[in-house]
Amino acid sequence: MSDSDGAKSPLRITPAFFYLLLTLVDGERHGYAMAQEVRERSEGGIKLGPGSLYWSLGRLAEVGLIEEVPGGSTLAPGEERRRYYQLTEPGRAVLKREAETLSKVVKFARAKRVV
Amino acid sequence: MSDSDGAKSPLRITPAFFYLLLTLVDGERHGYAMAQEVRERSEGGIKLGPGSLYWSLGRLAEVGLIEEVPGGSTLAPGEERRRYYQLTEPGRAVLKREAETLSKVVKFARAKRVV
DNA sequence: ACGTATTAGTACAGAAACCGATATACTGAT
DNA sequence: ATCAGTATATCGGTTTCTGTACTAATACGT
Repeated sequence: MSDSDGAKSPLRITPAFFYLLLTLVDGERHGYAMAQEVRERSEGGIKLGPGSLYWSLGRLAEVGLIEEVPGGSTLAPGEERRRYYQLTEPGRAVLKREAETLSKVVKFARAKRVV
Repeated sequence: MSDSDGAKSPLRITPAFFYLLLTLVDGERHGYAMAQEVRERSEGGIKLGPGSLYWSLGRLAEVGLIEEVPGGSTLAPGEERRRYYQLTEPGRAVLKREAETLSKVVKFARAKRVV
């Protein structure tokens, strides 16, 4: 019947989205740093320009998979323009489920000698 | 040296495209069957209605990642309206590259202990 | 002090991707 | 003969995503 997990997410989880979510499992981060980590960990495979990056963050926040961490006034002088994000519970759940699906897909791809 | 895999493609490999290509690793298949397999393999994450399905197939064929298998006249009476597709060499290369990207992201996910 | 690079984010236009509705036609079951 | 499922196709509109340009502050060398 209805969704077993609360997150109503008609959101196509592209590799870019997935990587972005993954950068938040260790804790909060700001957008620019997330993009850098994605670039490093994907070994150049995924490059997020500002357009894609901030639109993606907005979208992820909109569907409730991530949320902005409040506390702009407590930041050091040089950091107040940064916007920090963290995973929500639904975000963590979606991440886990998607990781499992992708894991199976990769396994399948290996079995078929695609990779 | 130009592209090693000829495909001149301003084509974003979305999850839908990837799953469609993946259904062809075993050999040829027709559109409707591909859509069903995509639905199963993505565990419901991706549902292709006719609009998305046939537009996607057209697009993939257009950029040369798949091609229609000729032989309409040799099909059994009930099957002649089906259109079969198979991977091209560039298509296989793209599939491989994309599978490698996914493989990396799964590896990253394991490193972060989400799966 | 000055110019440049890096950091960090915003705004926007336009292309690509996607979806639902609608249509056609054949097959098999009731 | 009617209905559900298979199979393909097109059209219109919406959403998604990317690139480019822009602002602005800090860091660094000279």
